[in-house]
Parts: sequence; structure tokens; C-alpha cells
Amino acid sequence: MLDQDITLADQIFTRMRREIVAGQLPPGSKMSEPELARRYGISRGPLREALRRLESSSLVVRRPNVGARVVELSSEHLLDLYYLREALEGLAARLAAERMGDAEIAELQDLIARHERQVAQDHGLAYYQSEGDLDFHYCIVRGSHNARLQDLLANDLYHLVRMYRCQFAMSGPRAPTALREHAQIVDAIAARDGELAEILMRRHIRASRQQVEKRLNGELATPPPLTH
Amino acid sequence: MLDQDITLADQIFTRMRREIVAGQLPPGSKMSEPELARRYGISRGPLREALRRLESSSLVVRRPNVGARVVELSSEHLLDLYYLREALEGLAARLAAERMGDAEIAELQDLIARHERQVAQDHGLAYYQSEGDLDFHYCIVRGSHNARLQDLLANDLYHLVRMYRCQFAMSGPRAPTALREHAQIVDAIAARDGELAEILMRRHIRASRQQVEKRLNGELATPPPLTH
DNA sequence: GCCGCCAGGATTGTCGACAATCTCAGGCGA
DNA sequence: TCGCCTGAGATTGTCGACAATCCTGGCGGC
Repeated sequence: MLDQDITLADQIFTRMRREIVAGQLPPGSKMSEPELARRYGISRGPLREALRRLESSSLVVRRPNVGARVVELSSEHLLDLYYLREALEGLAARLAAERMGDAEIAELQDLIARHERQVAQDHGLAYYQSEGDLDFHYCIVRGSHNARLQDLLANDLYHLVRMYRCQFAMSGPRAPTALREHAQIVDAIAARDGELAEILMRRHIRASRQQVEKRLNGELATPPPLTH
Repeated sequence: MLDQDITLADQIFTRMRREIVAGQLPPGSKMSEPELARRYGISRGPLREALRRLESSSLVVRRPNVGARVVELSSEHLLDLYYLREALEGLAARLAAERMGDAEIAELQDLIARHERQVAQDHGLAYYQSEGDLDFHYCIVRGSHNARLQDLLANDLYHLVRMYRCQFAMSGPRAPTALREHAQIVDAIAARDGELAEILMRRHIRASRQQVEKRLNGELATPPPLTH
């Protein structure tokens, strides 16, 4: 039909990933192969393949002869993730400043301008928690022209980040600040200053991490990680 | 029997990964499922699972309805890999300096001492191209106490690095230099100087990358990438 | 002579069934 | 009453077979 060239296992993989990230399949819940196969109307073959791919995306954990469960979220792993992003996206920003074409940079500037209009309109409430933030980071990563970096961040880490955001109900008051930092990074890239772009991006992500750490320490009156 | 708790697909996965890295399954070669299943004496089910895991390790590429091939090596992807390692292992070194226990550091120092004795004995010929180099880096990564970073480097990237080393016949005259740089990094970690450890590690990997770039540009009379 | 079309063969994707393994409840003994 | 062992039940791992899809070679038309 439209894009039926995609294999059945791929469809189920994408669908289950979306449901896990959104929380419809809650963390820690057991994923019975026969049950899921009935639920999605497929056989266990493609389903197992989808589970294997979800495992390599770190969205489910499998134990041999026991089964698969949706990954359990922990504040420790969330911080691990931020450290990784700081290093990887810092690299991406540096490479983007060195490698992006002029057209790509213009597109990026346009994206930032759209975000600014949207934030001004919404009073900056729904920027950070929406897809807008990840959109920006995704553009930078794509601009790095490093296939492996792109694959790693876009196919694995960002889905995990979105999962944490949904589950931990993270939004925070960083929306206007984040947007300003984004604009600074774009300026550095437009100026072809890779070193500065890397520094700003690392600082940007470190600030997010530090805010999460504060929240986890209970220093901020924001939604707790989860209700157990 | 010994460690039969491992599932059949896991055994095949590990075995095929070893053969791909060593070059027994040459890059670009087609991996027919019936043929491989006969060859390893298993069915296509576990074999497909092993192929899927090899794909997520970037050792094979699969196209729907077409099949799997051993990944093609390219100098571009090799450089991508070095950029990633520079960022990730720099992070690992910083975290290691902050988080390693005293016992772990003593172990690391012991490893370096053993390497020094070995290099003195072998006149430094076979250090860089052996597993010794990756052993060192693996210890640092383990010391980062960041599960995701550890998983990423040890389970995926290092196998790719070893594959490139085997296929490109990379050794180079960097053996004594590399060992000296390793010792400096260990000193920084022992001094709990995370910032310095990161700088030194990044410089260490960048130097390797630059040497590879020179070689790819034909400025060094060393084995060419591959004979086509 | 070159390009497009078509059938043959092989390969991959998918399915249902059987065997091996784990989990959990219940009973026995100390 | 607590702990260990055992057996039923369910689940995962593995296998072989069928259907859908793709590559290869040859043929006909321009």
C-alpha cells in the first residue's frame, strides 16, 4: 500500500516502541510473547524479532528462558544518559559547525525562529517537554554528518530520553532558558566556531542534568520520579 | 554443561562475531541463511536472531527481502568511529578519575606496569595491535561506573575497532608513544584529576585518528586500506 | 545493438507445533 | 512455623514448512 515495503516485524517494532515510550506498556511490565502476538494479530516469529530490536534499543530487557520486560527506569540510568548526551552532542555540535552546509544552517536558524514564535505565543509553557527540544537536537546531530553518531542518538538515546520525559513528567521552568541557549548554539554554528558550539552544547545539557539532580534530591517541588 | 545456560542463538552470535572480526567472514560477503544454518548445524530461527544482533552491533547490514551482508569497511566510517571514541572515552576517563575505587586504580596501575614490562621485552612491536591496547581502554571504561557507556563501548564499538585493525592491518609506530600516554592518563586518574584525564584521553585518541588520516592520505608508507 | 519485459530459481518473511526450561503453588519433614 | 523438595502449568527456545518477495537469465520489440 503506502509503505508496505516495511516488514511486519518492523511495524510491530515501531508500534511497540511508541507504546513503551508513551507509557501504555508501563515500565517493568511483563511482555508475554503469546499474549502480545494475539494482541497484535501476528505470529511469535516477527514479535520475537521486534523484542530483540527493542532490547538493543534498551527499551526492554530480556533474560534467557525467562522472558522480556519493559525496562525499569532509574534515576541512576537517567543521569548516565545525560552524561552520554553531554559528550555525544558536544561532539555533534562541533562537527556541525565544521561541516554543515549553508543551506542546512539557514534551515536550522529557521527552526529556531519558529520555536521562538511558538514560545512567545504559548508563554513558553510547552517547549521543553514537547518534541520541539528534541527536534532542535536532532537537527544538530544530523548536521554532524557522522552516520554512526546520528544513528546512535536518533535511533536509541532519543527514544529513551522521551520515555523518561513521559514517565517522570519532566518539564521544568527551563523552557525560555533552553531556547536562549539553543539560539546561542546556532549562532556559534553559523559563525563556524566548532569549539564554542561544543562548549555551549555541553553546558546546555549539563544544566539540564544538574536540574534533574536537584529535583531528584528533593530540592525542587516538582513531580517525583514515580509513584510506587 | 560448562556454561550451557547460554542460549543457542547467543553461541552463534558470539561465534559469528569472532569470525567477522577476524576476517574469516570477509567484509561485503553475502550471508545466506540456509547456508549458514547448515554450516553451524542449527535452524534458521536462532540464526536469524544472531544476525539481528550482529546488525545492531553494526557488524552486518540487512536489507528487507534481500538478506544480510558483512558490513563494508570504509575509511569514512573508521574516522566516524574515532570521533565517537574521542568523545566517549574522554567522558569515561573523567568519570573514572572521579569514581574509581582505590583498589580499581591499583589494578589499573598494575596493568600498565605489566604492559611496560611486555613492551620492554618485545621491543614494543606488538602492543598497539594486540589486545593490550583495548584492555587498557576497557579498564578505563569499566571504571567510569556508567552502565550505558560501558555497554556501548565494550559490546559494540570495540568489536568494530578490532575488526578495522584486523582488516586494515593497522599497527603503526605508535606503540611506545601510546604506552606513555596511557601511563599519563593513569597518573591523572590516580591524582583524581578528572579534567586532565579527559584532556589526555581525548588527545590520545585524536593522535591515533590523525595518524590514520595521514595514512589514508598516503603520507605514510604503511599497508593500504584494502586490496580491491 | 540496446532496452524493457517476463519467467525460473532461490532467498527471505511468516507461521504453527514440539521440546526444554523456568515459575509457582502445594505438601512433606524438621 | 519455616524451609526444602516436587510436580503441574505456562512460557520460552527451537525446528521444519509454506507463502511472498527479490535477483538472474533469456526473449522479444524498437
